[in-house]
Amino acid sequence: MPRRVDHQERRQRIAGALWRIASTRGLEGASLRDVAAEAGISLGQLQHYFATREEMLRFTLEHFSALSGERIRKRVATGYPEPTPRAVLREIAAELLPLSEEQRVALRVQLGYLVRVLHDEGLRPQAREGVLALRGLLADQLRIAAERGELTAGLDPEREAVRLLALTDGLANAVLLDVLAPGAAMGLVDEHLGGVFGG
Amino acid sequence: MPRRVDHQERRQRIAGALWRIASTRGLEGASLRDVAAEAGISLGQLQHYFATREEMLRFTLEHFSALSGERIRKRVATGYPEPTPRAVLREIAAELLPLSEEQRVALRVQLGYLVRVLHDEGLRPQAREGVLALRGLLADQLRIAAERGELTAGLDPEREAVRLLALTDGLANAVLLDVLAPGAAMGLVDEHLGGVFGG
DNA sequence: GGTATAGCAATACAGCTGACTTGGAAAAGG
DNA sequence: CCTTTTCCAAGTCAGCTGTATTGCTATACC
Repeated sequence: MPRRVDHQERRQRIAGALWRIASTRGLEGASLRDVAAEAGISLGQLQHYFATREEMLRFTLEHFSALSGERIRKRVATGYPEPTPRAVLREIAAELLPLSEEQRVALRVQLGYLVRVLHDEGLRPQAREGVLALRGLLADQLRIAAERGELTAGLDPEREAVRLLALTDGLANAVLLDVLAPGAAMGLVDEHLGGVFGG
Repeated sequence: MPRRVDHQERRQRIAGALWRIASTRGLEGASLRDVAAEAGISLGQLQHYFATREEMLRFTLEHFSALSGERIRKRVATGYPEPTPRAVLREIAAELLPLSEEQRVALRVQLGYLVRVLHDEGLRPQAREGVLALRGLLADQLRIAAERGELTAGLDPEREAVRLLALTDGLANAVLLDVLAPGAAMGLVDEHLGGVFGG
């Protein structure tokens, strides 16, 4: 047996290269040769780790969406002062908005991914599950708030989860398009939360 | 001089073909030959009307965004029973959500366009203007409502315009992804408007 | 009625794409 | 030592891409 290489690590390195290219030229604009060059490897080596372009795209998207989910869960779990439902929801929204350059890049790529999903039936289930999981996370917090009586009367946690997620999503798009400042987006989230929590 | 053809009409016909392809395979996935075939013309003829692919894309997007704007303005202007600000805002939101198959197609393509805009600096100004115009339309109605005292106390028309537009945008994405029923999206808009208008 | 020219069909072309094939280097196990 | 298998570099290939070129046809005008 010859030397064994950490496949997972190599794949992640390639995924990073693809991510960097996709952030400027878009997912579809990244050819195998481009990615290989960006990763500093040969086309042959890239193909050794990803037999097909589709496989490379799929792995990369799964990798980064897993990273994103992990970051969110970490934000929720980590002990910050007073992990109230409202504070948790604020943290999640902050994670979903393009407040930093890194988030901006990620959102730009993810938007390209969304388009891809809309045109490709096969990718839809995974994307749907991701959204539904996130929505569930928000709904959990809202339900806790409702039990504590912190929620504005008459609001349904499940519906408010959908509304907050949609709002954040829309605000993110606006910030990406430079028609809304990142700070203003966060301000609107806060104002929205103010209305949801016993305004 | 040989016979003269209505260039504008031919271009619009081609734009329609591109739109149909883009709705299933995405904007980038539509080659000149595909579009020509869909339009029932030769590649040569298509090139006679659009010297370059970029020109074709630009025309098509401008054409359909103009159509969309026209539809919205018509909805606002047309006399429906009691054109209150709230009713007008509801109509605009209904126009922006994927409630019909035609709207679904348009939104899918427009989302691809958004991604394209994010990766191409040159296209950004036009897209920004479109969003800002729409936001202005919403803000106008909210300002009228505020003058009438119909707005919930403490809400700023300009900020609420941003919030409503972002919410609609996010809801549209959710519906496209099949994680939200069209009717539920419209229901959430109504609930949202209920909170904005003197809840 | 000749002629200039818009309209268009057909083809050519260079470049890039993803996928495949071939061959060799290197190292772990027998 | 020697085989086996992984790793990977290089080249090849067919297919598609947008664009450019060429030339024919039909028609409106002088």
